[in-house]
Amino acid sequence: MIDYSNIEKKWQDAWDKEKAFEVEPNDKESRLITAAFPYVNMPLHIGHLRTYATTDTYARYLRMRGFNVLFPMGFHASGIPILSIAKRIAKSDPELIEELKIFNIPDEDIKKMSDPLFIAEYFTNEMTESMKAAGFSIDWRRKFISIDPLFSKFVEWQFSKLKEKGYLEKGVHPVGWCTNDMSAIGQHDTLHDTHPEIEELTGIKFKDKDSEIFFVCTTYRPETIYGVTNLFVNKNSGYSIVEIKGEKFYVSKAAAASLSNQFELKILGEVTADALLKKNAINPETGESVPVFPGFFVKEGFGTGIVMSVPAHAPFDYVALEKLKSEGYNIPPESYKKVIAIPDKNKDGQSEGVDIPALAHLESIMGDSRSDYKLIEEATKKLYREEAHHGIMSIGKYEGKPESEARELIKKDMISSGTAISIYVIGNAEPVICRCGTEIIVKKVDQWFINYGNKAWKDDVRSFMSDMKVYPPQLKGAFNAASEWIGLRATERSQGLGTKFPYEPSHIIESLSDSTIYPVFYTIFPILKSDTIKSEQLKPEFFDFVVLNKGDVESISAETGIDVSTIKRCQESVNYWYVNTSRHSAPDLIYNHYMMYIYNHIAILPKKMWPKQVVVNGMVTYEGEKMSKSLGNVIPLLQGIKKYGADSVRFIELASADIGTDTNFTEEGIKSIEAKNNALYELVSSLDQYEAGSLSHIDYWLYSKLNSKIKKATESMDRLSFREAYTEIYYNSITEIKQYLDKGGKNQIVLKEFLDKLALMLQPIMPHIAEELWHVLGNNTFASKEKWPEADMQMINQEAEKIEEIIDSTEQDIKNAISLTSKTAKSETKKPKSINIIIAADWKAKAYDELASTKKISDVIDKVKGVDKATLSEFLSRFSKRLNSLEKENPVSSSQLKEGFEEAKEYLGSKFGAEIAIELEEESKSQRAKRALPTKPSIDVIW
RNA sequence: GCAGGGGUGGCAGAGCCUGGCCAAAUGCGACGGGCUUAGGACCCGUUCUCUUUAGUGGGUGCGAGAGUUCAAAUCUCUCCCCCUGCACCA
Repeated sequence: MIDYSNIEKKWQDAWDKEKAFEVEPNDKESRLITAAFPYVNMPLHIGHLRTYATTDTYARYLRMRGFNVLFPMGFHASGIPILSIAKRIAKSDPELIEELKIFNIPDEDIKKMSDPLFIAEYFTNEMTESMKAAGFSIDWRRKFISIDPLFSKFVEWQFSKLKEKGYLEKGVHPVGWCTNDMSAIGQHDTLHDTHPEIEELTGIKFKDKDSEIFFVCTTYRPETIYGVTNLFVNKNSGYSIVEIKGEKFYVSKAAAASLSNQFELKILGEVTADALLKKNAINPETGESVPVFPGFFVKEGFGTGIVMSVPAHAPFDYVALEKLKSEGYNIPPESYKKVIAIPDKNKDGQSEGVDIPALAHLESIMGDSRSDYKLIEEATKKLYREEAHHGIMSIGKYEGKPESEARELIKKDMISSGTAISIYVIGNAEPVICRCGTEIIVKKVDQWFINYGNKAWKDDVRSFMSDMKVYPPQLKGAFNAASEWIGLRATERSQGLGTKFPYEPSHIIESLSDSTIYPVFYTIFPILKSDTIKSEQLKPEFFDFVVLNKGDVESISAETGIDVSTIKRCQESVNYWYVNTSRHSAPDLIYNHYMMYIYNHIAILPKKMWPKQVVVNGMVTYEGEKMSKSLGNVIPLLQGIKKYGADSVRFIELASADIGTDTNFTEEGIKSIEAKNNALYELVSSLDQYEAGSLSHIDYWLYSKLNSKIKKATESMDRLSFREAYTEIYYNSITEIKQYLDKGGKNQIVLKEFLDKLALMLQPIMPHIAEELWHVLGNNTFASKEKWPEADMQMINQEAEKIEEIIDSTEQDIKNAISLTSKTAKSETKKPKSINIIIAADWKAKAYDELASTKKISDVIDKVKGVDKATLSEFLSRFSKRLNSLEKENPVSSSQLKEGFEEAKEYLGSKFGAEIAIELEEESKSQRAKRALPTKPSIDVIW
């Protein structure tokens, strides 16, 4: 049995002592392998391990392939969440404390977490310890935290470059806002971490027929303007008259308050709903005059508290009008104008024949009843979806266009002509509440953006994208799509940890924006630290020289007070490391971090430093379920490693699924790996019971397997297909060793070579056990620093493998034959006396291959010599039915095959408890002899 | 809605790019057997369906439908369904 925790500790200490993974530039080719650094507000769990272990395994592999590999790690503390946790701890938030306790954080540490810097430090240490326990080959001298003052200087430099290029812009943008805290809020600031969804609506201006005041109707579907029959207001609400940019509007009182956060708005006076209900309004698109009615469903706080009524296409409007009709309102049915048609597509959906789609949907969902609000909502959703998908405008200037297109066009037209305005609302079904208890509204705020939509920048990225390798390759599409899609990105925050925003020093830089080209910093950080450089010395000229090779080192040295030699060492380090990079993360970063990573590299760094490769690994589920705090199935990484062993956890997460798909972490999987490792360990420890000797057929077979395995595995590793590689290296090897031993293999030299190479190839993924096996095998170097085995193509022996394959399938056939014959055989022992294996004559192989290529029996009959034509044609006719599907077999000669079977005789004999005889077809007296095929010997079971 | 990914056997999950060796790897489950006092672990076999009964057979089949092809899980088109992301949140 392997004592996992003991050997893990042993090898981690040994690597540490030898500084095995601390690297400096040398004459080898460099590889800089980085993973997106973790955010230090919660401990790592076993799900996080996937990304970092993928990175480590890849780094360990490349190291073995002879590259000088740097795997650094830093920690991310910038931004709001840590601050938010500190605030909540200060208030003793029970929900949060509960969460922290899942991770076994001691009470006295939780108490100290009202200090955000303590949180950052605490989890930085916790994560470092976890990563060490996982056996990562990280150069820890390079560890830094994103709020380090030295790093801030680097970020400031980065922003000065963006500014120079004109990529920083100022503008207004809608954000979720708390009027009590007077600050922008995000998900972590809200009750139950609800994400406030901001939606853009169109507010269409309908002029009051008798005054210069406009009704502003908020709508998701401005294109239905052609079907408006009336407006709806809430008769129980109060309304205000407000002034925006010199125009006067009616909006509900509640709306007036929240809209003041989106517009410069003056409240001029009040007006009752009753007064509005007496009015008529002019449709700005059609010029029609329409009445104002009370609508039971109108929410005063949503949008403007006024909506337009399109009964043909809006179930709520239809129901409201029906209701009013029954109360005596005069509503002429011909006014229900259909403006969107669904072309008849010969399917059971609605056809052009339906006059009032809203009614049709109401009826199909709720029959004649109209009382259930939820069902009307459902009808609405269904109708909207259907029309958005298939609807065609049947009226207006965009007649004939799909509804979805017409919507955008009409909206744009109306806004530019001044007949509509954009209004933002919180789109969540339930109100979103700030942790302080106030309902969140939308505010338009003035702020700085990075404009990733900049045409020239995007063009550069676009033409670069195909140069960058993406693993798994099916994500290439997502990367391309994301790079097209990304546009304006707000880049400063009013609160949080991190670097001050240089152009608005009361704000800080948004936390993803400060971590884009940061892997560069790993290459210089230990030099800055060991030479005790102060942050104020890190002026922009320093980075210009070190990263961009610009400027004069003497004057920079004079300017900054940093030694020339230090500056030069930094520059050399950047130039050496930052050319071959591989970046790793989980898929949630594609649309944000990865895009910012790529764009910022291209904007700031010279072409040779642009990303070479990105790798995205899938997530981890636990026993088939998504890991989540609410399910209580989150296993902290340290605890998981202690319980299951670092190597087993690494292996199961990396090797049991393809890189891009989710892996399922199961205890059973862990157990099966442990069992296999134990078996391997026992075999390795008992190697001295075997002896060296001359090579037999089975030895050649094992050599052949080993070398073709190395070849296949190397190709898979190069593609980061760890599952494929380790199925070959691990699972298949174990089976092959078993087969080898079962079939009488016992050559110590062959076994040792196989196991040596197996141990080395296991090193990237299970480094501790690999080291252990490697040493027990008698080696005294670090497996971690050894060379990856190379395939000896000479040893790949197709014939040896083919013979073994034939023996295996013959074993199957014998089983079948025995079970079939046992029914008729008169045998008390249930075991046959003997089994004759009859190997096909060589001419059959020739004839078969000939047939497989020509597919014509008559041609083959003339070509094959050494057998009479009758026998030949009888043989060939067996394939007549499936001529087209015949494939060449590359069979081995009958004498070789016979030799192979002779060697396996003992094995087969013991398997079936019968005498085994091997005969050549020519020599056999058996009636069944002629049935033998080149790759399928005939079997004669004798009872 | 937009964008990206996907739909394969009882389940999970490969295969699809590069069509044929695919009734479809592997794992789990189920069934039968071995080992065992028993349970677990482990080992062997079966696990779409029909047929044959001394092994190399036939049918159906990879979301639905159509197409290309001598040949389609794999290529093309249409449709249906599922998952993920959509901005101030790391």
